Amino acid sequence: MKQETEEQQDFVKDITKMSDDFDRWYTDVVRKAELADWSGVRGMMVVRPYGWAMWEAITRAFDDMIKESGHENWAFPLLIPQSFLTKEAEHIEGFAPEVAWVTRAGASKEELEEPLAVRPTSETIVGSLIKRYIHSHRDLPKLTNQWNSVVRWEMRSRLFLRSREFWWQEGHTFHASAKEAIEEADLILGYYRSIAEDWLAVPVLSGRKSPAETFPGAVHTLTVEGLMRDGLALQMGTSHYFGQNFARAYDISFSNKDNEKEFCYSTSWGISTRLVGALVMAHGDDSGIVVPPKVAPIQVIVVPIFRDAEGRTKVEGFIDGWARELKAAGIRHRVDWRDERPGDKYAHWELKGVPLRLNVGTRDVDAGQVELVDRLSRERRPVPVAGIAERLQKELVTFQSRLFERAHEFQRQNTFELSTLDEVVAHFKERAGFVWAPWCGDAECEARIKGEAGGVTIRTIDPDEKASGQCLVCGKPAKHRVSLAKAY
RNA sequence: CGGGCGGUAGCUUAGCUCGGCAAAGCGCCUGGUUUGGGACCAGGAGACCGCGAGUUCAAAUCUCGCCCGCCCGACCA
Repeated sequence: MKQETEEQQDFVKDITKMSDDFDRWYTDVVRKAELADWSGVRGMMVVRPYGWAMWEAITRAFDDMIKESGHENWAFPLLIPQSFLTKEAEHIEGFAPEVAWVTRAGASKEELEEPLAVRPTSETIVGSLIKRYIHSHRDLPKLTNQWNSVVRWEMRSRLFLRSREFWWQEGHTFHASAKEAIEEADLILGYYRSIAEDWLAVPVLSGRKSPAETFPGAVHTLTVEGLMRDGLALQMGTSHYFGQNFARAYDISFSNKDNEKEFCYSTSWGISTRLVGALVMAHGDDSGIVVPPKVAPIQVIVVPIFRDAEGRTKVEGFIDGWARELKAAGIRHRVDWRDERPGDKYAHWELKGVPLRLNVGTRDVDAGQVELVDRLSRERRPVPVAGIAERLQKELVTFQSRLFERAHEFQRQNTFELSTLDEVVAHFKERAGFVWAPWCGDAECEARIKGEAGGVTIRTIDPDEKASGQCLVCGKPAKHRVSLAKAY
């Protein structure tokens, strides 16, 4: 292990070591791997093509999932009249501190009659507008989604994880019964778990949030929480059940089968570009990032190796012979013909986290093979070119599951079971990770955890609700088993 | 938003204390030699020293304001 670290150190230039300073490491790799940058406007980021391509892969996967279950994409306005925003008291109270306002417009910068909020989330505008389209139980459910960006005036920002503008999808659905809306929120949470685990190879804890952590205006909030390599938790997606709270505030009603007016039951849910940050922090190492094959813009990088023009022609002809097979097989690959030395290219593509690399030199041509190197083990394995596309497809599948397994093992090794607040406080002084503990359900006890354990919060309530023992704070009988962590 | 630190070439920084021709490494361009784990030689381009004001014969350097970033805190679902 130590040896490996020293070896890696030799490979790396320009990025802070993860073990030296995780935060700097993160910023370094996000910028050096060309994922994103700050823009010069406070808290606003520019997402570069390599980072955006990962987000696009996520959007395609999720869009397919929701279309399959009958959801439709809409586009609602960016600006929300103040009067729309303020109807649901709890909701506006929760978001008021981070809303940006448009108060002037036009050539003369005239003051607007009514200030317009730049959407921090769209429950209020969707609610205000959707009622036009809902009259009867036959119009339900109304399953809407939109892909957009929102603005939240954050005081402290971090690339991908917390920026003043971020890109996401926000789903808003309206149902004729509580049961159906609750099922909808559960369904989406399952999709989010799949995006995190099956696509990003990040194992997650999922479950309800405590009341203190529940979305403003929601009856309950569901979450998926991943563990980053510094031991901090990251919320990777949330799905909210609103009951009739929003429908009542925005008068979203329908005539039921008995011709009685009834308020809708609604949900909302979102995942964002934060997920790109999640995969960086969950899989990266001192050499750079590691991109899960399923979302990798480049899955296989080919590095040709030759000495002279003759060698180049030979290698090029050889690669042309099977590169089309990769394309036909849908493998996202690229041949790096840049005029650099092989070692430089190895380091470059490792920094960018490309899962598989093929080294192809003249002696490989003679042997009818390539040298396969994966980003996790760095072992070199000769692979015959006959049947190479199939072989690489299998390797990508294996890589994806190895990456998940590695993250899962990390999660296991950083998950603990404790029973008292003293233990929890002591634990988080020394290390991080997830800690399971029994909790009585009292908000006062929850606040004491946060206060005394240095910002540790309840991340999830165990969905199995297998509570036993006494509350870690007050000692009363526990109602819930909860996961605790420091979080981003 | 409070406290602390910083901003000099694409990147990382030196120079600032004590005002006096703006430097280095990496990267970039050209040519040559190279090429199986971050090459070497030679030449070259690239900076209103974050922005604005002030002090001064003279400001990267001193003073003030603003902008941007980093760390800590509050906030953040």
